[in-house]
Amino acid sequence: MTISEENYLKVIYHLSLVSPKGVNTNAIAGMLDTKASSVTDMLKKLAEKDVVTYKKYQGVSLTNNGLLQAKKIVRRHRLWEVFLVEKLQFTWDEVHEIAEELEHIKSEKLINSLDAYLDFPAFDPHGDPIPNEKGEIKKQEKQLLSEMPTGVVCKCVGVKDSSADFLQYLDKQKITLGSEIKILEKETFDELIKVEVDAKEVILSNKIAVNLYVQ
Amino acid sequence: MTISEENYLKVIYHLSLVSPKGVNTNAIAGMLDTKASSVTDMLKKLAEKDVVTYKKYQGVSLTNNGLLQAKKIVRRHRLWEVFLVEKLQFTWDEVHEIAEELEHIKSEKLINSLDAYLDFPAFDPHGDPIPNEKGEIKKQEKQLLSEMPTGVVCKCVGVKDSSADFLQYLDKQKITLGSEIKILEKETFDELIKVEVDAKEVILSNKIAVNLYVQ
DNA sequence: AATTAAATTTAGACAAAACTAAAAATATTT
DNA sequence: AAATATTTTTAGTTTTGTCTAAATTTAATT
Ligand SMILES: [Mn+2]
Ligand SMILES: [Mn+2]
Ligand SMILES: [Mn+2]
Ligand SMILES: [Mn+2]
Repeated sequence: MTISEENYLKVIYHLSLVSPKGVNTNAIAGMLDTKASSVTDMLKKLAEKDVVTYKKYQGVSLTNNGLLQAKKIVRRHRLWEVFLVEKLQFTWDEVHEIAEELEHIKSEKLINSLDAYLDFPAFDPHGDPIPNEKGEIKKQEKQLLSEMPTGVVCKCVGVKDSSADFLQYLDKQKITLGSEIKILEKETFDELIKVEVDAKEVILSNKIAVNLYVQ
Repeated sequence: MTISEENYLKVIYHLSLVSPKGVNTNAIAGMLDTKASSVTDMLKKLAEKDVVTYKKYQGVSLTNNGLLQAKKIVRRHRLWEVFLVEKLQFTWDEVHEIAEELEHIKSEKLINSLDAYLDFPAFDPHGDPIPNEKGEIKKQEKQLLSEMPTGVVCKCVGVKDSSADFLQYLDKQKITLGSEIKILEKETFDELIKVEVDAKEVILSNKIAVNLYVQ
């Protein structure tokens, strides 16, 4: 598997979580910042290698083998993110780019040793679950902050958007994984939400609320 | 810089330590397991990028910039080797291959954080010096065991050959970095050397002696 | 149902990095 | 110094992954 092939697999995996009946060529192109024609070429190659099933004009989906491969890449990505934050003191907005490179280092022993060294973390710095060696993912029930009713107290457990911009904005609002959030008031007109984060009042826009996972 | 270009630079660097007046096309091809014609192509490209000076048929040498680049790659390689041994409990014969991949991860912050995390090691698991951020190398005086006279007591500080085969053979003989070696007898006929390693007598072949650095 | 729009695929081209085979330059022998 | 051997370079292909432009298929509108 080349780095390019791995990047395609990973993107197809992420997209298939949202649209399980088949992933569009254009969606893949968008995520990889490439052209649809390039995607078509690659899909044929991946189908040839039996990691995706591909029917012209019908989109792709991962085979069992492709799914396992993809999860292994995700596992590597997220373990490296944990390493960078826990051991090298990186912040959660700095790790993604570097993990994009590190995820392609292929050594089972390396990644399993790293896993043990980090004490078998279940989640990465953005609250995303880390697949185990067999690709199994322990999934937690979590909801978007925007879906929670007024009055409840919940805990921030993840982000949907993990762009540096969004993460830095959360830093500014003093919201981190584990923060207690009490929903004080939801404005129906402009969808602003007044919340209490760790005993301080904050106004959050809908854009924040639809990208923050709580429990 | 692509991974391929980095691999060329690193090899040219290593070869230029042995032949400072210019590195041969064939020597590079041998180290990279490629063909001389491929090397010629790449040398032109590297010259274009001003990291090597190249005159047809005259071999190459690194420019100041190329030298710095090469040292940075070597720095990354050796720091990752230290990480694998010190933190992930890899043995010294297992780290080279993985470091060959890790050395291409390009993030100044990553490598400097790693350096600090490892407590700024001066040497890698094979006794090779680790360049600092500026490419400066603190070089130690060391000699090959084969060059030492009878009677002296010296300390193993490095290996010239760092192939897994050689390293595992040293393991078998209980020779590691730091081992005390007393030269008891040198046989001129077959060049075998009788030594005492940490109070145990061992016979070493010349092939071992010319690949072991002592101090 | 016909038309228009959007998504997808094909065809043909290109750059990077490798290869083989042949030509040219340099080194080594005789 | 001439002949031979070795090293290096050139010329022409190949593979991978990308691109643009054009053709085709599917989806959405009128
Ligand atoms: Mn990430
Ligand atoms: Mn993450
Ligand atoms: Mn090494
Ligand atoms: Mn080493």
